[in-house]
Amino acid sequence: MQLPPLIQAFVLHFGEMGSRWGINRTVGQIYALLYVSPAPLNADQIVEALGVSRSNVSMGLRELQGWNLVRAKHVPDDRRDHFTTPGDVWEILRVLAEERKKREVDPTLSVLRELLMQAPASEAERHAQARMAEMHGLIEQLTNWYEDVKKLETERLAQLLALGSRVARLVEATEKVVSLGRRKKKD
Amino acid sequence: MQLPPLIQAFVLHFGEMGSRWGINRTVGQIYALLYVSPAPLNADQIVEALGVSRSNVSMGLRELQGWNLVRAKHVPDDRRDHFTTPGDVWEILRVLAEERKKREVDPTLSVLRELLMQAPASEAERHAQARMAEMHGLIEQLTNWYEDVKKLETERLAQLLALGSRVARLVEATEKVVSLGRRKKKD
DNA sequence: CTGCAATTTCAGAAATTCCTGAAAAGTCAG
DNA sequence: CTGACTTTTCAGGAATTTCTGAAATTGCAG
Repeated sequence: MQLPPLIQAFVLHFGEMGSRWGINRTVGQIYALLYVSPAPLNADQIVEALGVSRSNVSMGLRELQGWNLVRAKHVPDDRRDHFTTPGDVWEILRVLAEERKKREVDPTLSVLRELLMQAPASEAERHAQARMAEMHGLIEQLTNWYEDVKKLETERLAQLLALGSRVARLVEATEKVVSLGRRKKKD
Repeated sequence: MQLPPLIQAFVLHFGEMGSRWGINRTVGQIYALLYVSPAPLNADQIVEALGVSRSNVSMGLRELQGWNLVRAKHVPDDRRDHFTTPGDVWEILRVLAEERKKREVDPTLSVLRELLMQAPASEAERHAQARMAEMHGLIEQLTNWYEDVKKLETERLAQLLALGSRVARLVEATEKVVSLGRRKKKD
């Protein structure tokens, strides 16, 4: 791997992080490399940059495309495929959230739902179901929130982020106004 | 593993999910088992329930305690340690968020900051730094939001979740009121 | 078609991670 | 202290994952 030191450090870090959560080192490195690359790269350029085998790069690119984190792009007058990452970091965040939900959250929700349908055959199972119901409820609240919030345009989402917990005060204040309003009407 | 089928299915699912993100099968299973258990379990009970070695359970419990996902509890008249998970699912969510941030986000932020300090030695490095800056900015916005929001009590947090994207409308409305207010004052 | 360049597949080698049993270390009642 | 009970450590075997090179497949220009 003979990359500029700055880029090399970035790529290596992503390799390590990758293996910390489920995805393998090479895949992390390919992603990092494409992320900082000013132009789409073809597979051989990646092989060269990372010093891994051609077939490994092929598999890694496949996986990244499956995650929608990398796209193939055709360069005129070149038969080889070239690859990029989406440019906008907010877009990347959305894709990541969506894919992780699909792979991690949805299957869990569906297992929980299925187990909650069954009739418990003992006190132990009854208690376990109650706990599963709690977990199911929390996950459902979170995913509902996510499904709702992901519709917002980036602009507005960023605004909300910037507000942080001050949103809570705002909501509180509004509630007061509303409830005062109600009280007035009732009086 | 001779567990009631409902509990067994739950435990097995968590074993699988565990290996999907970084943590190994046994650790996932131990966690799931403790999560649905009505009372704290000692190590031998876990061995029995999961059919893995005593030492494996010991290592798994250690890891889970490192994640603050499992606590040792002393039962009177019993020398053996007994283990539980925190009961409140919101509490569990907070712990998980905190630990994942510590292990995944913070190290990445610190690498990015370090790389952004360096003077780029080429056009490629300059471009790479610009991309890293974008990533850094996004992660910082998200963590600031998180640091802020995590201070809220569970009650209030749940309220916000329930509002979902309607919060955006609320914010928008408030902004209008405020800007109208300002205009009035200026007039 | 044909031939060549590019890509993918896949069997097995290499690397890594996980798990176990045996031994060591820790803990506490008597 | 001692001895029984409990937990932890850790070397190395088992299982899994990752990676590679060779072969197969695909795609396309001529």
